Amino acid sequence: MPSTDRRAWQDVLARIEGDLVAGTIGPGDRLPPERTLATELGVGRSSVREALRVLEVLGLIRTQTGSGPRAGAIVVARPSGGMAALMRLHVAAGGFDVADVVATRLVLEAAVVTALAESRAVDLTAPAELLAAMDGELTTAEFLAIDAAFHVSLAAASGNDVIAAVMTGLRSSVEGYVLAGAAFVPSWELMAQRLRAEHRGIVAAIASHDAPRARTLVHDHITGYYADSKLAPLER
Amino acid sequence: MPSTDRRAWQDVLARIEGDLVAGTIGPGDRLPPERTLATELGVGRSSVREALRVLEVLGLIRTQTGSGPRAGAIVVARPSGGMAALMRLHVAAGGFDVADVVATRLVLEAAVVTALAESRAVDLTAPAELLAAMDGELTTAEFLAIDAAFHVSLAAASGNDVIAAVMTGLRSSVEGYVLAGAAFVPSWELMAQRLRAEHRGIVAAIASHDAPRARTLVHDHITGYYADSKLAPLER
DNA sequence: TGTATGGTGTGGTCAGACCACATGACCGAA
DNA sequence: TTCGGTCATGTGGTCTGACCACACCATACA
Repeated sequence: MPSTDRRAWQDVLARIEGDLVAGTIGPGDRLPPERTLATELGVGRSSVREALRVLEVLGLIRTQTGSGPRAGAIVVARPSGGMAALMRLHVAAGGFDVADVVATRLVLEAAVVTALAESRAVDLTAPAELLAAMDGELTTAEFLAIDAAFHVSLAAASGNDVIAAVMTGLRSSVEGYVLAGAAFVPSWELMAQRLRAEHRGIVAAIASHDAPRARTLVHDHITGYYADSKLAPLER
Repeated sequence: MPSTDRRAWQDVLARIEGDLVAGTIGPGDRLPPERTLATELGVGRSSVREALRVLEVLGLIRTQTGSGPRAGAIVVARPSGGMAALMRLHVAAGGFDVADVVATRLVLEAAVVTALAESRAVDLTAPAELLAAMDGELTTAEFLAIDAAFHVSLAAASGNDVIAAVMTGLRSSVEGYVLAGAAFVPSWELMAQRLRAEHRGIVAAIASHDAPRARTLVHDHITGYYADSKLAPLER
């Protein structure tokens, strides 16, 4: 008999979290079928499904219809999606201020480039590829999407998955505002050119292990765009 | 007719997110009853419930049984709970490394005390009260809970809700490890005394607007505890 | 040997039913 | 009039049962 005071779906969540902590299940493993979990825990299948839905949005599992080894609920542990959903909704609801999001990005991004510049040998292949991709002919939305991926790839290169996930969430949460802000830029072509040059400057500073310079560049890069796209003057 | 390719609960989520972005609903407002949403969107009530469950875990809404103005699903926009659940589960699943969590904490915490020390006038009432509360006779778990609250209160005092929420999540995600690590400390009474003194030192450095000193102290404070509680030597 | 074909197990969804609970209106007694 | 109890109502919480779509896999057949 599960607990009586907690709600049924929380029992399911607790059970799965317990299995994760105990190591009984981990990334790549399949969760028991919904019907099995329901009977095992003495709850209805709908309650199981509510818990699985939560895990899916948090990026913990992925579900797949059909049968066979690839079907069912599989633990994937991809935090970025959950972080993005969480932050996007809280910005939408007004619980998060866009200015705070940008401020947090500044802090994390500065820490990332500092770590990269001070590290002996880092793999900047992914950021370099994204830089190259940004040279092509792109719409504003496409350009900004690769831009976001570039910054996330820097965080990923630093080896800190937590910062990378948070960065993904931060960027995704203000994606709409960033895109809308692009309309305020007098000449997008010029702006894109400037952003490309700034990106290259940041990568160069990292490669030459000049941490202070990398910090300055990344700071100016971010504040510069937000200022020009009229996103800075928000409340607060 | 909602979309056909998306899953039903995603339609519900999209509808509510749209209302949030449009400003139709905001913190304090009530969502339509589940049955109403179901018929309006042409989905079953269970699909609506799956979406609401997600929003609840993310800290966007709170649900209440009964009738009257306080019943139903109410937008609350409290990101901390969602952040805590997200990070806790991802640490449990192995997607987040404890070392990365600690590293991220170091970055954010340093940024927080820097901002506080450089700010003209900050309200440190809440941190001070928690400091006082930490002087009482407490179990290890109680002490650590107030300790966590102290650090979050610093972030809150800096005025950045995003950092405060992330900090809550980071701390909560390793709560179990921190508590387990306390067992490795030779004399907890001594450790508690040291932590108290370090906290007071950090607050003093902030009050005297000595940002570099505050940074150093907070860095040593965190790394010191993790080293002594044998949490530092993890994989990576 | 290769190819249909159908069984089977899985998630996705819905409809309906019932419960617990908080509110508020109504009604009756003091 | 006022106070107190009682009941209708509306809400979320849960379960059951049913059906569909889909992917796999074993079997039978050509």
